[in-house]
Amino acid sequence: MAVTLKEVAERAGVSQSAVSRAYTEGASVSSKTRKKVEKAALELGYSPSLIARSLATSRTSLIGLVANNFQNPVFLEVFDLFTRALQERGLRPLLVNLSDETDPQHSVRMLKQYSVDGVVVASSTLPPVFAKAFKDAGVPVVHAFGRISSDVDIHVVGIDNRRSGEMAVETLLQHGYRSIAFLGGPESSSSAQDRGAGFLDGLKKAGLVPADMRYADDYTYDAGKVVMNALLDEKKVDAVFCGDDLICMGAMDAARGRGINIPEELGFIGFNDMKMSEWEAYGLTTVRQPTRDIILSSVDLVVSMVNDHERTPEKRLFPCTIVERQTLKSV
Amino acid sequence: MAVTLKEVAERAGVSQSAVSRAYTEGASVSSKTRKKVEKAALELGYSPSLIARSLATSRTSLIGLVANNFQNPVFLEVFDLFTRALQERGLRPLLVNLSDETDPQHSVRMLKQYSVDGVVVASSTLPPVFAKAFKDAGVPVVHAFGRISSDVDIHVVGIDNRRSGEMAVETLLQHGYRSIAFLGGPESSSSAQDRGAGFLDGLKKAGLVPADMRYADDYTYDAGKVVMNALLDEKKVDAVFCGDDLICMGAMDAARGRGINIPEELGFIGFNDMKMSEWEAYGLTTVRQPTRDIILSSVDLVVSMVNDHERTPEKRLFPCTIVERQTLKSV
DNA sequence: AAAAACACTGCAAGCGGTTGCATGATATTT
DNA sequence: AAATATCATGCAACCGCTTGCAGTGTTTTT
Repeated sequence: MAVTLKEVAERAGVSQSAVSRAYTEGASVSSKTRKKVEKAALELGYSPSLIARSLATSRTSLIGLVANNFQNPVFLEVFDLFTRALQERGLRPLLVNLSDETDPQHSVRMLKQYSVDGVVVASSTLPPVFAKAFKDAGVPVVHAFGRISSDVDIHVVGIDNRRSGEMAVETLLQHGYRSIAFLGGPESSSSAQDRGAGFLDGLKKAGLVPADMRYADDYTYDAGKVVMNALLDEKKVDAVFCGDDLICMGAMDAARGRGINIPEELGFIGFNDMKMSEWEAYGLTTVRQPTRDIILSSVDLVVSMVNDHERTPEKRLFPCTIVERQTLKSV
Repeated sequence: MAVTLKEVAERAGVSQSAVSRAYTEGASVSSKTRKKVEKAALELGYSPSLIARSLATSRTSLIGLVANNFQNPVFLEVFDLFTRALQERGLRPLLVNLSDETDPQHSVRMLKQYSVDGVVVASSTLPPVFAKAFKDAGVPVVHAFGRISSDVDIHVVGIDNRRSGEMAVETLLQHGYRSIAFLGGPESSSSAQDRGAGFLDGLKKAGLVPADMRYADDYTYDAGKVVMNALLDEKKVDAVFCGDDLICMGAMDAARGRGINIPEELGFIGFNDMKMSEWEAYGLTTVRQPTRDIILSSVDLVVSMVNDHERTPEKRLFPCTIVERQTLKSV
C-alpha cells in the first residue's frame, strides 16, 4: 500500500541501510547519498513507517497523559498545552483516563499495553502509589501537580502547595480578615492536605487559630456548595480559603443563596485561577498556579527520561502568585 | 526484555502459530492447546506486543480525536466519554490538536504519521475540508457535531442545528418575548450558521422579524461579552438566543454590567447545557445537546469503519431538549 | 467402509524498518 | 609513500507477531 524503504532504496540506487540512515539523526551518511535518497523519497512520496521503526527500536513516540479528573476546566488547558508541546516535537499524545480506577496493577497493565515511551501523570488526587507502580514497571514517569515531599523517588513538577496555602492566608490577613476557614478538596488528595497545612502555618504565624477546616468530596462546584452550606450551618466566619476555584464558586453561591454579602460580610480566596475565575459573576481573588510552566516542564522532563531512564528524580517547583479581584474587601 | 510469543510457544510445547491463534478472536485452536498456551503465558507473564501486531496486521488500535477548541468546557466531557469508550474496547485514544491549523494537507501528513486506525473529528468549527481530506487520505473519519447537510460523503453524528435553533425561538416565544436577537458563534462555523437559520425559521413561522443577528469571534465568554455589548449599544431587544452557553454567559454579564434585569427586562436562552449552566450565578435556560449520545455513537461508528472502510456514509441525529432554568420570565 | 468435509497444527514468508559488523574508500599522520 | 585513522556503505540478522498453505487426524456423509 504505502511506499516502503525498499522501494526508495531501489529507486535511489542505494542500500536499504543508506535510506534508513538518511532518516536517522546523527547517522553516518554522505551528503551525496542523502541527496539521492531525498530525491527518490520525494518522487515516491515516501515517509518512514513509525510502526516498523517502533518494532525495531522499541520506541513508540507515544507519550501518555494520565488524568482522573475530567470535570475541572483547568484540564482543558492541560490537554491543550500537552498536545501542542508533543506535536511540536513530533511525538504523539495518548490519553489515559483513570477516573474511577482504584487498582494500580490494572493501570500498569493498561499502560504496558499502550506501549507509551513515558507518561506524565497530571493529577493531585491520584494516589502516589500509581506513579510508583508505573515507575516500577519500567515506564518513565513524571508527576505533574504532584507532592514535593513525596517520599517515593519520582520526578515531580508542580508548586509548593504548603507555601501557597500560607500565601493565601497572608492575603486574607492583609485584607483584614481574622476568622478564617479552610475549604479543601478531597481530604485524600495531597494538594488539599498541603494547602490545608499551609493554611495552618499562616494562621499560626499570625497567632490565630482556624475558624474551621473541612474538605469537599470532590474538586467540583457542587461539592463546594455542599460543604459551604454545612459550614454556614454551624459556624460564623468572615473569610474562607478554598483549595480550588471550582469549589470556591460553589461556596460563593452557597453564601449568596443565604443573602450573605461578598466581600463585606464574607471574603473568598480560591486556588488555580482558571479561566472562569475572572468572569464577572464571580471575580475571584485567587492563587494562580502556573499550569503552563508545569506542563511544559513536565513534557521536557519526560522526554529527556526517554533517553535516560535512570535520570535521578527531580522536584521542579514553580512559584504561585496572588491575583486580586473582587472577593476580598479593601483594607 | 519482555516475554515474547516464541518463549511462550517453547514453554507450552506448541508452535508460534498456535500461541498467536490463542490470542486471536475466532482463530482455529483446540481448547487443549489454548489451555497449554494460557498456562505458559501466565507463568511467563506474557502479553502480546501491540507493536509487532500492528506491523503484521497494519492495525494500530489507535483512534484519534481531533479537536480545535480547548476552551469550551463541553470538551472535557467529550474527552472523558471518548477515552472511556475506547478503553472499554481495548483501543487507544490519541489526541490531535488542530488549534490554529489552517492547512488540511499538513493535518493529513500528521494523521498519517500518527498511524491511527480512524479518527473522530469533534468540532463544528473545523472547516469540512479537513474531514474530507482525511477521508481522501484513506483514514476512516466520522465528524461529530458536524453538519448534516454537508455535501461531502462523510459520516456525521450530531444534532439538527437548524431545528434546534427553531426550538430555542419557540421557547422564547412561549415565554412572551417578541423582540429577539441571535448571538451566534463564529460566522464561519456551520453550527452557528445553522442555528441562525433555525432562529429565522422560528421567527418567520410566528410572523416576526429578527431584532438583530450577530456572530461572536469565538466560542468564548469574552467574545460573547464583546458582541453583546455591541448589540446593547445599538439596539433594544427583549430576549436573546445565544448559540453557545459560554457566549451566553458573557452576554449575560454584559447585560448585568449595565444594570439590566434578567429575565424581566431581558431573557436569555443558550445552547449546549454545559455543566456550568446550572450554576446559580447563571441558571441558564438552554438547549441541551446530547453530547454523550453523540460521542458514544461516533466511537461506535468509527470502530465499525475500521473493519469496513467502504461503509456508506451515514448521518446520525439525536434530538435536543430544552432545559428551563431562570433566564426566562414566566408567562 | 470409503469418501468427503472439517478442525487443528506447524512451517515459513512476510510486515517495514534498524544496526552490528565487515569492507572499501578517503583522509590524516608520520 | 606507507601506516593509520576516519568515514561511508552494504549485508544480513533481527524486532515480535500474523497468516496462507499444506499436512494430519477426526468426524460426518452416503
